[in-house]
Amino acid sequence: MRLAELSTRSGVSTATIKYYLREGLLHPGRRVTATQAEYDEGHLRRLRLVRALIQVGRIPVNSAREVLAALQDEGLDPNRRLGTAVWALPHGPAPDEADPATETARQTADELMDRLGWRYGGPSGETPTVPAYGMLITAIAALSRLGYPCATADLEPYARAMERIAATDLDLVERYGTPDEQVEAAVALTVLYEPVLLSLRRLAEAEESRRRFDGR
Amino acid sequence: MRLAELSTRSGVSTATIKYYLREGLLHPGRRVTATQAEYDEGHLRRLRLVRALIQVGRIPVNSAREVLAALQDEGLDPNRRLGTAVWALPHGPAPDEADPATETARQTADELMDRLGWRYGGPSGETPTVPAYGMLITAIAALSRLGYPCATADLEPYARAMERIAATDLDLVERYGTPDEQVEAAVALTVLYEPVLLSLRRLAEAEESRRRFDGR
DNA sequence: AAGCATGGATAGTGGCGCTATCCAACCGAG
DNA sequence: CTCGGTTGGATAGCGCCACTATCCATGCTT
Repeated sequence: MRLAELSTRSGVSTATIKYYLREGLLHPGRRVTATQAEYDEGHLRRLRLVRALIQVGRIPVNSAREVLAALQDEGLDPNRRLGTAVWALPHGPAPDEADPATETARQTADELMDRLGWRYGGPSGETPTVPAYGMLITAIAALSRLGYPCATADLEPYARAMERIAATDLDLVERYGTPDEQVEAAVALTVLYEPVLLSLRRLAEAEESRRRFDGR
Repeated sequence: MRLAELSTRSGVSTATIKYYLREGLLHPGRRVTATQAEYDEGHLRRLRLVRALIQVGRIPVNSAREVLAALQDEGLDPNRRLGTAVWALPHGPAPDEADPATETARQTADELMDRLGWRYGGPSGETPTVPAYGMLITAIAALSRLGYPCATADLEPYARAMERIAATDLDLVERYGTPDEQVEAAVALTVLYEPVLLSLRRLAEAEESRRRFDGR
């Protein structure tokens, strides 16, 4: 398959494909002459993944490159690959340590982690802190700066719901046989289900609000 | 309060505040002389909301202006204000109707809406379709284009979890007494809980994955 | 009266995700 | 074998966005 065919079959312009090649999001094709290369189904699949990450998952090109690099780093075992890939996903600005709201947000988050028995956040010793923990602190601090309550008890129902969702996520991932497929599926499903979740939440809010206020 | 104080108390540079004033995200201060204006606590609070929407919620400035305009449109009743504000939130690219995956995605989504008894998506007659429905279609289509399963049955657990979350959201909103406060709270909580949810999901995934694969 | 701060206007910056143009090499129809 | 059209590679440019820097007349402060 040549560039033009890759372009028509993926719906991505040749200029953009060249850009992705330059940026290392897509492997160069198999060189067949000095000025021509051959692409295969793997390139097509990869291109679709890139588009999905960038357009649906809104992941910056630089992060996408790191995520994809981790996904296929043959030197790492699958667990590390997944960890590296998820680590490379964008996770917003780091908490502003100068802001006192950050400190109380951290306490709230730690208490929540403790109550749930989660071990990837907070200061609880041997397990590493993942970037999502920083995201959580930043978001809680922003809420409390605005005067919205965000106590541990307020967050717990959300965390419980996410526990169920994470279990569903992993059930989906386990459908895949090989570790390679599982790692790619884990990343793709983590990223691509985010808009699904957010849109379902907005639909559910509209529905719940209709139910509660329909009479009025 | 003058510009400089508004700046120090909010942590936003005077240049950026002027930019927000220009863009209509912040009302002009009360003019006190030809070249000086006075700002109050309302400006400070509004400025914090703007920063939260833009930095935490990652909402583009243009959308934020529309959202804020809807929030304080005195000509509308609170329900309409909320609807307009949520409508103005960014909701990604519209589904690509040229893509056959969009058609099957729509069927899946409609079946889901039907099974859940939700009435703001799909073709089900009198209720309007909300933008979140388009977000959902786009995301499902992207997943299936990548070969990831996204049947109604796969989505249902996510939708059920979001039903619970929406109920929790509305419980939080109902803590506020006046309709004005409720409308602002609804928008702020919808937007600012998104990073909370996403980071909790990633933490829950890490935790669940540790539980499942710790032995290995 | 001196000197710095204020608010308003305007132009500029840096990053990002492409996109347009050019070019030599190449392929395939006639 | 020629010649129009295509290919991959390099480079520069574009449009958008969220600021940011500079300038200026005014005016408050001391």
